[in-house]
Amino acid sequence: MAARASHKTSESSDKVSVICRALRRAIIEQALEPGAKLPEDSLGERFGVSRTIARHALGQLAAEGLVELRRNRIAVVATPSWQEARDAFDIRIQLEGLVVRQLAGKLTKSQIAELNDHVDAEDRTRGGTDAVSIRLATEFHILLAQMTSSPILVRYVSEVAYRCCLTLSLYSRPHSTECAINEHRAIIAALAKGDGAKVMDLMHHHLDSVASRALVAPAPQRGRDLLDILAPYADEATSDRVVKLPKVARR
Amino acid sequence: MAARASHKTSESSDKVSVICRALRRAIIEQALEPGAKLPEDSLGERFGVSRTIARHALGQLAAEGLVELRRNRIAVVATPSWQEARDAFDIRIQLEGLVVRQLAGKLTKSQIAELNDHVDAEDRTRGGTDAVSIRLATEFHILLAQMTSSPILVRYVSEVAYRCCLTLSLYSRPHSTECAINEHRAIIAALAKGDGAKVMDLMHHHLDSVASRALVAPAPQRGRDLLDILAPYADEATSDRVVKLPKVARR
DNA sequence: GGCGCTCCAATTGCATGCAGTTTGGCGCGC
DNA sequence: GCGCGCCAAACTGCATGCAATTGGAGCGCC
Repeated sequence: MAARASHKTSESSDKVSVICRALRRAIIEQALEPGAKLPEDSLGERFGVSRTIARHALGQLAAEGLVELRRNRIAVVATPSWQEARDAFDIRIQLEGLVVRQLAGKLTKSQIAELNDHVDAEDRTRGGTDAVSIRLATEFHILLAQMTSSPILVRYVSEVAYRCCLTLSLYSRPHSTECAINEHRAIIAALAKGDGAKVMDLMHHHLDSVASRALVAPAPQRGRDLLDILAPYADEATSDRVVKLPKVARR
Repeated sequence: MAARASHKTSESSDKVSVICRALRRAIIEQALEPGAKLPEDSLGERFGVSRTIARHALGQLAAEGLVELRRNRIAVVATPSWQEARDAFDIRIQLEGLVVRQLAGKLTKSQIAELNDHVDAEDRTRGGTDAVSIRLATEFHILLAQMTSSPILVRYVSEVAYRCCLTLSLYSRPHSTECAINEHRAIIAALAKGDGAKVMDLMHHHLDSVASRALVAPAPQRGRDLLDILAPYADEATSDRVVKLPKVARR
Protein backbone atom coordinates (compact mmCIF):
# COMPACT_ATOMS: atom_id res chain seq x y z
CA MET A 1 0.00 0.00 0.00
CA ALA A 2 2.99 2.26 -0.37
CA ALA A 3 3.46 3.94 2.98
CA ARG A 4 3.70 7.36 1.46
CA ALA A 5 6.63 9.57 2.34
CA SER A 6 7.17 8.16 5.85
CA HIS A 7 8.47 10.35 8.68
CA LYS A 8 8.37 13.92 7.66
CA THR A 9 10.24 15.26 10.63
CA SER A 10 13.77 13.90 10.88
CA GLU A 11 15.71 11.00 9.38
CA SER A 12 15.10 11.93 5.78
CA SER A 13 16.86 8.86 4.38
CA ASP A 14 19.84 10.69 2.96
CA LYS A 15 23.42 9.79 3.61
CA VAL A 16 23.44 11.66 6.89
CA SER A 17 20.85 9.43 8.47
CA VAL A 18 22.55 6.33 7.16
CA ILE A 19 25.65 7.33 9.05
CA CYS A 20 23.62 8.20 12.11
CA ARG A 21 21.94 4.83 12.14
CA ALA A 22 25.22 3.00 11.67
CA LEU A 23 26.88 4.88 14.49
CA ARG A 24 23.90 4.49 16.79
CA ARG A 25 23.98 0.80 16.24
CA ALA A 26 27.71 0.60 16.73
CA ILE A 27 27.31 2.47 19.97
CA ILE A 28 24.41 0.40 21.23
CA GLU A 29 26.33 -2.78 20.50
CA GLN A 30 29.34 -1.35 22.26
CA ALA A 31 31.52 -1.66 19.23
CA LEU A 32 32.14 1.99 19.90
CA GLU A 33 32.83 2.53 23.55
CA PRO A 34 32.29 5.81 25.35
CA GLY A 35 35.20 8.09 24.67
CA ALA A 36 35.96 6.55 21.29
CA LYS A 37 37.21 9.15 18.87
CA LEU A 38 35.17 9.99 15.81
CA PRO A 39 37.25 12.13 13.45
CA GLU A 40 35.25 13.58 10.61
CA ASP A 41 37.80 12.46 8.05
CA SER A 42 37.75 8.82 9.05
CA LEU A 43 33.98 8.70 9.19
CA GLY A 44 33.74 10.32 5.79
CA GLU A 45 36.21 7.91 4.33
CA ARG A 46 34.58 4.92 5.96
CA PHE A 47 31.13 5.81 4.64
CA GLY A 48 32.29 7.16 1.33
CA VAL A 49 31.17 10.73 1.90
CA SER A 50 32.84 14.03 2.50
CA ARG A 51 33.61 15.56 5.84
CA THR A 52 30.66 17.87 5.45
CA ILE A 53 28.25 14.98 5.68
CA ALA A 54 30.08 13.20 8.45
CA ARG A 55 30.10 16.44 10.38
CA HIS A 56 26.38 16.86 9.92
CA ALA A 57 25.76 13.35 11.19
CA LEU A 58 27.87 14.00 14.25
CA GLY A 59 25.79 17.11 14.88
CA GLN A 60 22.61 15.07 14.90
CA LEU A 61 24.03 12.46 17.22
CA ALA A 62 25.27 15.18 19.52
CA ALA A 63 21.74 16.53 19.69
CA GLU A 64 20.66 13.09 20.84
CA GLY A 65 23.34 13.01 23.49
CA LEU A 66 25.23 10.08 22.01
CA VAL A 67 28.21 12.10 20.91
CA GLU A 68 30.13 14.90 22.55
CA LEU A 69 31.18 17.77 20.39
CA ARG A 70 33.70 20.28 21.66
CA ARG A 71 34.91 23.13 19.58
CA ASN A 72 38.04 22.36 17.60
CA ARG A 73 38.26 18.95 19.16
CA ILE A 74 37.68 15.50 17.80
CA ALA A 75 34.16 14.30 18.41
CA VAL A 76 33.92 11.40 20.83
CA VAL A 77 31.26 8.95 21.83
CA ALA A 78 29.55 10.48 24.83
CA THR A 79 30.87 9.56 28.24
CA PRO A 80 28.08 10.38 30.63
CA SER A 81 29.06 11.14 34.17
CA TRP A 82 27.55 8.94 36.80
CA GLN A 83 25.13 11.72 37.57
CA GLU A 84 24.04 11.98 33.96
CA ALA A 85 23.67 8.24 33.70
CA ARG A 86 21.50 8.24 36.80
CA ASP A 87 19.42 11.00 35.25
CA ALA A 88 18.98 9.07 32.04
CA PHE A 89 17.77 5.99 33.89
CA ASP A 90 15.44 8.03 36.06
CA ILE A 91 13.82 9.70 33.11
CA ARG A 92 13.68 6.43 31.30
CA ILE A 93 11.81 4.78 34.12
CA GLN A 94 9.28 7.56 34.13
CA LEU A 95 8.88 7.68 30.37
CA GLU A 96 8.42 3.97 30.05
CA GLY A 97 5.97 4.14 32.91
CA LEU A 98 3.90 6.45 30.74
CA VAL A 99 4.22 4.01 27.87
CA VAL A 100 2.93 0.97 29.68
CA ARG A 101 0.22 2.89 31.48
CA GLN A 102 -1.08 3.97 28.13
CA LEU A 103 -0.74 0.50 26.67
CA ALA A 104 -2.22 -1.63 29.42
CA GLY A 105 -5.23 -3.49 28.11
CA LYS A 106 -5.13 -1.68 24.80
CA LEU A 107 -2.95 -4.06 22.85
CA THR A 108 -4.35 -6.05 19.98
CA LYS A 109 -3.71 -9.75 19.65
CA SER A 110 -1.27 -9.19 16.83
CA GLN A 111 0.67 -6.63 18.82
CA ILE A 112 0.98 -9.07 21.70
CA ALA A 113 2.14 -11.69 19.26
CA GLU A 114 4.72 -9.28 17.90
CA LEU A 115 6.04 -8.61 21.37
CA ASN A 116 6.22 -12.31 22.15
CA ASP A 117 8.04 -12.92 18.90
CA HIS A 118 10.54 -10.31 19.85
CA VAL A 119 11.19 -11.84 23.23
CA ASP A 120 11.53 -15.22 21.55
CA ALA A 121 14.23 -13.69 19.42
CA GLU A 122 15.90 -12.38 22.56
CA ASP A 123 15.69 -15.83 23.99
CA ARG A 124 17.34 -17.37 20.97
CA THR A 125 20.41 -15.18 21.35
CA ARG A 126 21.10 -16.31 24.84
CA GLY A 127 24.19 -18.10 23.69
CA GLY A 128 25.28 -15.23 21.51
CA THR A 129 27.29 -12.15 22.24
CA ASP A 130 26.34 -9.51 24.71
CA ALA A 131 26.20 -6.97 21.94
CA VAL A 132 23.23 -8.54 20.26
CA SER A 133 21.28 -9.25 23.40
CA ILE A 134 21.69 -5.72 24.61
CA ARG A 135 20.46 -4.44 21.30
CA LEU A 136 17.45 -6.73 21.29
CA ALA A 137 16.56 -5.87 24.86
CA THR A 138 16.68 -2.20 24.02
CA GLU A 139 14.63 -2.72 20.91
CA PHE A 140 11.97 -4.43 22.97
CA HIS A 141 11.44 -1.24 24.88
CA ILE A 142 11.40 0.81 21.71
CA LEU A 143 8.89 -1.58 20.22
CA LEU A 144 6.64 -0.99 23.19
CA ALA A 145 6.96 2.75 22.76
CA GLN A 146 6.07 2.46 19.09
CA MET A 147 2.82 0.78 20.00
CA THR A 148 1.66 3.97 21.65
CA SER A 149 1.72 5.45 18.14
CA SER A 150 2.97 8.65 19.67
CA PRO A 151 5.98 9.62 17.55
CA ILE A 152 7.25 11.97 20.19
CA LEU A 153 7.18 9.33 22.89
CA VAL A 154 8.90 6.91 20.55
CA ARG A 155 11.66 9.36 19.94
CA TYR A 156 12.22 10.19 23.57
CA VAL A 157 12.14 6.60 24.75
CA SER A 158 14.54 5.59 21.99
CA GLU A 159 16.90 8.39 22.76
CA VAL A 160 17.03 7.78 26.44
CA ALA A 161 17.29 4.03 25.95
CA TYR A 162 20.30 4.54 23.71
CA ARG A 163 21.86 6.77 26.29
CA CYS A 164 21.36 4.12 28.91
CA CYS A 165 23.13 1.61 26.70
CA LEU A 166 26.05 3.96 26.68
CA THR A 167 26.42 3.73 30.40
CA LEU A 168 26.37 -0.03 30.39
CA SER A 169 29.90 -0.24 29.10
CA LEU A 170 31.01 2.46 31.48
CA TYR A 171 29.74 1.50 34.87
CA SER A 172 28.31 -1.96 34.66
CA ARG A 173 29.79 -5.36 35.14
CA PRO A 174 29.02 -8.22 32.78
CA HIS A 175 25.48 -9.22 33.49
CA SER A 176 23.17 -12.05 32.73
CA THR A 177 20.32 -11.19 30.44
CA GLU A 178 18.07 -14.02 31.53
CA CYS A 179 16.13 -12.18 34.15
CA ALA A 180 15.59 -9.33 31.74
CA ILE A 181 13.96 -11.72 29.34
CA ASN A 182 11.68 -13.12 32.00
CA GLU A 183 10.77 -9.65 33.07
CA HIS A 184 9.93 -8.76 29.50
CA ARG A 185 7.59 -11.71 29.37
CA ALA A 186 5.97 -10.71 32.62
CA ILE A 187 5.40 -7.23 31.30
CA ILE A 188 3.75 -8.54 28.16
CA ALA A 189 1.49 -10.74 30.23
CA ALA A 190 0.43 -7.91 32.50
CA LEU A 191 -0.16 -5.66 29.51
CA ALA A 192 -2.35 -8.26 27.92
CA LYS A 193 -4.31 -8.70 31.12
CA GLY A 194 -4.80 -4.95 31.22
CA ASP A 195 -3.56 -4.62 34.76
CA GLY A 196 -2.25 -1.08 34.55
CA ALA A 197 -0.95 -0.76 38.08
CA LYS A 198 0.77 -4.13 37.92
CA VAL A 199 2.49 -3.45 34.65
CA MET A 200 3.73 -0.07 35.76
CA ASP A 201 5.14 -1.71 38.82
CA LEU A 202 6.78 -4.42 36.77
CA MET A 203 8.31 -1.97 34.34
CA HIS A 204 9.50 0.17 37.18
CA HIS A 205 11.23 -2.70 38.89
CA HIS A 206 12.57 -4.08 35.64
CA LEU A 207 14.29 -0.85 34.76
CA ASP A 208 15.30 -0.29 38.33
CA SER A 209 17.11 -3.59 38.42
CA VAL A 210 18.76 -2.87 35.11
CA ALA A 211 19.80 0.51 36.43
CA SER A 212 21.17 -0.85 39.67
CA ARG A 213 23.18 -3.40 37.79
CA ALA A 214 24.34 -0.77 35.35
CA LEU A 215 25.23 1.86 37.88
CA VAL A 216 27.11 -0.21 40.35
CA ALA A 217 29.50 2.41 41.62
CA PRO A 218 29.02 6.11 41.91
CA ALA A 219 32.77 6.52 41.62
CA PRO A 220 33.89 5.71 38.11
CA GLN A 221 37.58 5.05 38.47
CA ARG A 222 38.01 5.15 34.77
CA GLY A 223 35.81 8.20 34.78
CA ARG A 224 37.27 10.88 32.61
CA ASP A 225 37.16 14.64 32.89
CA LEU A 226 39.81 15.06 35.52
CA LEU A 227 38.44 18.44 36.37
CA ASP A 228 35.30 16.86 37.76
CA ILE A 229 37.19 14.27 39.72
CA LEU A 230 39.32 16.96 41.27
CA ALA A 231 36.41 19.24 42.05
CA PRO A 232 36.06 18.04 45.67
CA TYR A 233 39.70 18.95 46.27
CA ALA A 234 39.41 22.34 44.73
CA ASP A 235 38.48 24.05 47.99
CA GLU A 236 41.75 23.05 49.53
CA ALA A 237 43.69 24.53 46.71
CA THR A 238 44.89 27.27 49.02
CA SER A 239 46.07 24.89 51.71
CA ASP A 240 49.80 24.64 52.35
CA ARG A 241 49.99 21.03 51.30
CA VAL A 242 49.40 21.80 47.67
CA VAL A 243 50.23 18.92 45.42
CA LYS A 244 52.22 20.23 42.56
CA LEU A 245 50.21 19.29 39.53
CA PRO A 246 51.87 19.40 36.15
CA LYS A 247 50.00 20.73 33.18
CA VAL A 248 47.59 17.83 33.80
CA ALA A 249 48.03 14.84 31.64
CA ARG A 250 44.83 14.99 29.64
CA ARG A 251 44.45 12.23 27.18
CA MET B 1 32.90 31.71 39.45
CA ALA B 2 33.31 31.11 35.77
CA ALA B 3 30.78 28.42 35.00
CA ARG B 4 33.30 26.28 33.27
CA ALA B 5 32.61 25.07 29.79
CA SER B 6 28.80 24.85 30.23
CA HIS B 7 26.74 22.18 28.48
CA LYS B 8 28.94 19.61 27.00
CA THR B 9 26.27 17.87 25.01
CA SER B 10 24.69 20.12 22.42
CA GLU B 11 24.51 23.87 21.82
CA SER B 12 28.21 24.43 21.69
CA SER B 13 27.94 28.21 21.34
CA ASP B 14 29.14 28.40 17.78
CA LYS B 15 27.35 30.14 14.99
CA VAL B 16 25.07 27.22 14.43
CA SER B 17 23.47 27.45 17.83
CA VAL B 18 23.14 31.20 17.52
CA ILE B 19 21.02 30.67 14.45
CA CYS B 20 19.07 27.91 16.14
CA ARG B 21 18.25 30.10 19.08
CA ALA B 22 17.21 32.97 16.86
CA LEU B 23 14.94 30.80 14.80
CA ARG B 24 13.46 29.09 17.82
CA ARG B 25 12.61 32.42 19.28
CA ALA B 26 11.17 33.70 16.02
CA ILE B 27 9.02 30.61 15.85
CA ILE B 28 7.88 30.77 19.44
CA GLU B 29 6.90 34.40 19.00
CA GLN B 30 5.10 33.52 15.82
CA ALA B 31 7.17 35.86 13.75
CA LEU B 32 7.73 32.75 11.69
CA GLU B 33 4.47 30.99 11.12
CA PRO B 34 4.14 27.31 10.35
CA GLY B 35 4.84 26.74 6.71
CA ALA B 36 7.15 29.72 6.41
CA LYS B 37 9.97 29.05 4.00
CA LEU B 38 13.53 28.96 5.25
CA PRO B 39 15.91 28.95 2.30
CA GLU B 40 19.48 28.26 3.25
CA ASP B 41 20.77 31.20 1.27
CA SER B 42 18.54 33.75 2.93
CA LEU B 43 19.31 32.43 6.39
CA GLY B 44 23.00 32.48 5.67
CA GLU B 45 22.86 35.99 4.35
CA ARG B 46 20.71 37.17 7.22
CA PHE B 47 23.06 35.78 9.83
CA GLY B 48 26.25 36.49 7.97
CA VAL B 49 27.30 32.91 7.50
CA SER B 50 27.55 30.49 4.64
CA ARG B 51 24.90 28.09 3.53
CA THR B 52 26.81 25.27 5.18
CA ILE B 53 26.14 26.70 8.59
CA ALA B 54 22.56 27.64 7.91
CA ARG B 55 22.00 24.13 6.67
CA HIS B 56 23.48 22.65 9.79
CA ALA B 57 21.22 24.79 11.94
CA LEU B 58 18.18 23.68 9.99
CA GLY B 59 19.25 20.11 10.60
CA GLN B 60 19.29 20.66 14.33
CA LEU B 61 15.89 22.33 14.34
CA ALA B 62 14.50 19.52 12.24
CA ALA B 63 15.70 17.07 14.86
CA GLU B 64 13.71 19.06 17.39
CA GLY B 65 10.64 18.94 15.21
CA LEU B 66 10.43 22.67 14.63
CA VAL B 67 11.41 22.53 10.99
CA GLU B 68 10.48 20.20 8.20
CA LEU B 69 13.20 19.11 5.87
CA ARG B 70 12.37 17.39 2.63
CA ARG B 71 14.97 16.37 0.18
CA ASN B 72 15.67 18.96 -2.48
CA ARG B 73 12.98 21.18 -1.07
CA ILE B 74 13.10 24.42 0.77
CA ALA B 75 12.99 23.91 4.53
CA VAL B 76 9.82 25.19 6.14
CA VAL B 77 8.70 25.84 9.68
CA ALA B 78 6.95 22.67 10.79
CA THR B 79 3.22 22.45 10.25
CA PRO B 80 2.06 19.76 12.61
CA SER B 81 -1.12 17.97 11.69
CA TRP B 82 -3.89 18.13 14.21
CA GLN B 83 -2.98 14.62 15.24
CA GLU B 84 0.63 15.57 15.84
CA ALA B 85 -0.38 18.66 17.75
CA ARG B 86 -2.63 16.57 19.95
CA ASP B 87 0.25 14.19 20.52
CA ALA B 88 2.57 17.01 21.49
CA PHE B 89 0.12 18.35 24.03
CA ASP B 90 -0.55 14.89 25.44
CA ILE B 91 3.11 14.19 25.95
CA ARG B 92 3.63 17.65 27.33
CA ILE B 93 0.94 17.14 29.94
CA GLN B 94 2.56 13.94 31.04
CA LEU B 95 6.09 15.29 31.06
CA GLU B 96 5.17 18.35 33.02
CA GLY B 97 3.26 16.12 35.38
CA LEU B 98 6.55 14.38 36.09
CA VAL B 99 8.19 17.75 36.62
CA VAL B 100 5.79 19.04 39.22
CA ARG B 101 5.53 15.72 40.98
CA GLN B 102 9.25 15.77 41.43
CA LEU B 103 9.26 19.40 42.49
CA ALA B 104 6.38 19.47 44.96
CA GLY B 105 7.64 20.50 48.35
CA LYS B 106 11.23 20.45 47.22
CA LEU B 107 11.60 24.04 46.12
CA THR B 108 13.83 26.42 48.00
CA LYS B 109 12.67 29.85 48.97
CA SER B 110 14.79 31.47 46.33
CA GLN B 111 13.42 29.19 43.66
CA ILE B 112 9.90 30.09 44.63
CA ALA B 113 10.87 33.74 44.52
CA GLU B 114 12.32 33.22 41.06
CA LEU B 115 9.10 31.67 39.86
CA ASN B 116 7.04 34.46 41.33
CA ASP B 117 9.30 37.01 39.70
CA HIS B 118 8.75 35.34 36.40
CA VAL B 119 4.99 35.39 36.73
CA ASP B 120 5.22 39.03 37.76
CA ALA B 121 7.01 39.63 34.49
CA GLU B 122 4.24 37.80 32.68
CA ASP B 123 1.76 39.99 34.46
CA ARG B 124 3.52 43.14 33.38
CA THR B 125 3.21 42.23 29.71
CA ARG B 126 -0.53 41.92 29.86
CA GLY B 127 -0.91 45.01 27.75
CA GLY B 128 1.82 43.97 25.36
CA THR B 129 1.76 41.82 22.31
CA ASP B 130 0.71 38.22 22.24
CA ALA B 131 4.15 37.24 21.05
CA VAL B 132 5.85 38.21 24.27
CA SER B 133 3.25 36.76 26.58
CA ILE B 134 3.32 33.44 24.78
CA ARG B 135 7.07 33.36 25.09
CA LEU B 136 7.01 34.18 28.77
CA ALA B 137 4.33 31.64 29.49
CA THR B 138 6.37 28.99 27.74
CA GLU B 139 9.49 30.04 29.58
CA PHE B 140 7.68 29.60 32.86
CA HIS B 141 7.22 25.96 32.12
CA ILE B 142 10.82 25.59 31.03
CA LEU B 143 11.94 27.33 34.20
CA LEU B 144 10.03 24.75 36.20
CA ALA B 145 11.67 21.95 34.29
CA GLN B 146 15.08 23.45 34.93
CA MET B 147 14.49 23.29 38.64
CA THR B 148 14.42 19.52 38.45
CA SER B 149 18.09 19.79 37.48
CA SER B 150 17.56 16.95 35.10
CA PRO B 151 19.07 18.12 31.82
CA ILE B 152 17.19 15.49 29.88
CA LEU B 153 13.85 16.50 31.27
CA VAL B 154 14.67 20.12 30.58
CA ARG B 155 15.41 19.32 26.99
CA TYR B 156 12.29 17.29 26.43
CA VAL B 157 9.98 19.75 28.12
CA SER B 158 11.50 22.61 26.18
CA GLU B 159 11.22 20.79 22.91
CA VAL B 160 7.66 19.78 23.35
CA ALA B 161 6.69 23.19 24.66
CA TYR B 162 8.16 24.80 21.57
CA ARG B 163 6.24 22.41 19.43
CA CYS B 164 3.05 23.31 21.21
CA CYS B 165 3.71 26.97 20.51
CA LEU B 166 3.83 26.06 16.87
CA THR B 167 0.30 24.80 16.93
CA LEU B 168 -1.02 27.92 18.56
CA SER B 169 -0.84 29.90 15.36
CA LEU B 170 -2.28 27.02 13.40
CA TYR B 171 -5.34 25.91 15.25
CA SER B 172 -6.04 28.38 18.00
CA ARG B 173 -8.07 31.53 18.16
CA PRO B 174 -6.80 34.65 19.89
CA HIS B 175 -6.90 33.91 23.57
CA SER B 176 -6.66 35.77 26.80
CA THR B 177 -3.59 35.05 28.83
CA GLU B 178 -5.03 36.12 32.13
CA CYS B 179 -6.23 32.79 33.31
CA ALA B 180 -2.90 31.25 32.38
CA ILE B 181 -1.16 33.68 34.67
CA ASN B 182 -3.49 32.88 37.53
CA GLU B 183 -2.99 29.21 36.96
CA HIS B 184 0.74 29.70 37.05
CA ARG B 185 0.40 31.38 40.42
CA ALA B 186 -1.78 28.59 41.71
CA ILE B 187 0.81 26.04 40.62
CA ILE B 188 3.57 27.88 42.41
CA ALA B 189 1.48 28.03 45.57
CA ALA B 190 0.72 24.33 45.48
CA LEU B 191 4.36 23.52 44.81
CA ALA B 192 5.40 25.59 47.79
CA LYS B 193 2.85 23.89 49.97
CA GLY B 194 4.21 20.57 48.84
CA ASP B 195 0.84 19.22 47.84
CA GLY B 196 1.96 16.83 45.13
CA ALA B 197 -1.43 15.54 44.11
CA LYS B 198 -2.91 18.99 43.99
CA VAL B 199 -0.15 20.45 41.89
CA MET B 200 -0.25 17.60 39.41
CA ASP B 201 -3.94 18.17 39.10
CA LEU B 202 -3.46 21.89 38.60
CA MET B 203 -0.79 21.43 35.98
CA HIS B 204 -2.87 18.86 34.23
CA HIS B 205 -5.87 21.14 34.03
CA HIS B 206 -3.78 24.14 33.16
CA LEU B 207 -2.24 22.43 30.15
CA ASP B 208 -5.51 20.81 29.29
CA SER B 209 -7.22 24.15 29.06
CA VAL B 210 -4.38 25.56 27.02
CA ALA B 211 -4.63 22.56 24.75
CA SER B 212 -8.38 22.79 24.35
CA ARG B 213 -8.09 26.44 23.49
CA ALA B 214 -5.26 25.71 21.12
CA LEU B 215 -6.80 22.75 19.39
CA VAL B 216 -10.25 24.08 18.78
CA ALA B 217 -11.02 22.24 15.60
CA PRO B 218 -9.81 18.88 14.46
CA ALA B 219 -10.35 19.99 10.87
CA PRO B 220 -7.74 22.57 9.93
CA GLN B 221 -9.25 24.32 6.95
CA ARG B 222 -6.00 26.04 6.24
CA GLY B 223 -4.27 22.76 6.85
CA ARG B 224 -1.75 22.04 4.17
CA ASP B 225 -0.70 18.73 2.73
CA LEU B 226 -3.71 18.19 0.57
CA LEU B 227 -2.96 14.51 0.50
CA ASP B 228 -3.78 14.22 4.18
CA ILE B 229 -6.97 16.17 3.81
CA LEU B 230 -7.99 13.91 0.99
CA ALA B 231 -7.08 10.72 2.81
CA PRO B 232 -10.63 10.06 4.06
CA TYR B 233 -11.86 10.26 0.50
CA ALA B 234 -9.24 7.94 -0.83
CA ASP B 235 -11.38 4.85 -0.40
CA GLU B 236 -14.03 6.27 -2.65
CA ALA B 237 -11.55 6.96 -5.37
CA THR B 238 -13.12 4.25 -7.47
CA SER B 239 -16.64 5.57 -7.03
CA ASP B 240 -18.38 6.97 -10.07
CA ARG B 241 -18.74 10.43 -8.62
CA VAL B 242 -15.06 11.18 -8.80
CA VAL B 243 -14.26 14.83 -8.43
CA LYS B 244 -11.86 15.76 -11.16
CA LEU B 245 -8.83 17.08 -9.34
CA PRO B 246 -6.16 19.00 -11.18
CA LYS B 247 -2.52 18.25 -10.50
CA VAL B 248 -3.19 19.70 -7.05
CA ALA B 249 -2.42 23.30 -6.48
CA ARG B 250 0.44 22.96 -4.04
CA ARG B 251 1.74 26.24 -2.86
C1' DG C 1 -10.44 29.36 -20.40
C1' DG C 2 -8.13 25.20 -19.17
C1' DC C 3 -4.45 21.83 -19.93
C1' DG C 4 0.10 20.33 -20.87
C1' DC C 5 4.74 21.37 -22.31
C1' DT C 6 9.36 23.36 -22.19
C1' DC C 7 12.77 25.98 -20.31
C1' DC C 8 15.14 28.77 -16.87
C1' DA C 9 15.94 30.81 -12.35
C1' DA C 10 16.09 29.32 -7.69
C1' DT C 11 17.53 26.13 -4.59
C1' DT C 12 19.47 22.09 -2.55
C1' DG C 13 23.21 18.08 -2.12
C1' DC C 14 27.67 17.54 -1.64
C1' DA C 15 32.85 17.86 -2.22
C1' DT C 16 36.77 20.48 -1.83
C1' DG C 17 39.91 24.12 -0.33
C1' DC C 18 41.91 27.19 2.97
C1' DA C 19 42.71 29.11 7.47
C1' DG C 20 43.00 28.53 12.32
C1' DT C 21 43.43 25.44 16.33
C1' DT C 22 44.93 21.48 18.85
C1' DT C 23 48.00 17.53 19.58
C1' DG C 24 51.88 15.16 20.50
C1' DG C 25 56.56 14.35 19.78
C1' DC C 26 61.29 15.87 19.29
C1' DG C 27 65.18 18.29 20.76
C1' DC C 28 67.40 21.43 23.85
C1' DG C 29 68.91 23.19 28.11
C1' DC C 30 69.39 22.07 32.85
C1' DG D 1 66.88 12.07 33.67
C1' DC D 2 63.53 15.84 33.53
C1' DG D 3 61.02 19.68 32.18
C1' DC D 4 60.08 23.07 28.66
C1' DG D 5 59.25 25.01 24.32
C1' DC D 6 58.81 24.60 19.49
C1' DC D 7 57.17 22.58 15.25
C1' DA D 8 54.83 19.65 12.06
C1' DA D 9 50.91 16.74 11.45
C1' DA D 10 46.18 16.18 12.35
C1' DC D 11 41.99 18.00 12.74
C1' DT D 12 38.20 21.19 12.87
C1' DG D 13 35.48 25.64 11.23
C1' DC D 14 33.77 27.50 7.51
C1' DA D 15 33.17 29.37 2.69
C1' DT D 16 32.81 28.45 -1.95
C1' DG D 17 32.04 25.92 -6.25
C1' DC D 18 29.67 22.65 -9.16
C1' DA D 19 26.16 19.30 -10.43
C1' DA D 20 21.43 17.91 -9.87
C1' DT D 21 16.75 18.81 -8.79
C1' DT D 22 12.70 21.62 -8.36
C1' DG D 23 8.91 24.68 -9.40
C1' DG D 24 6.94 28.06 -11.86
C1' DA D 25 6.47 31.36 -15.72
C1' DG D 26 5.61 31.53 -20.37
C1' DC D 27 3.52 29.61 -24.33
C1' DG D 28 1.11 26.96 -27.60
C1' DC D 29 -2.82 23.79 -28.24
C1' DC D 30 -7.19 22.06 -27.61
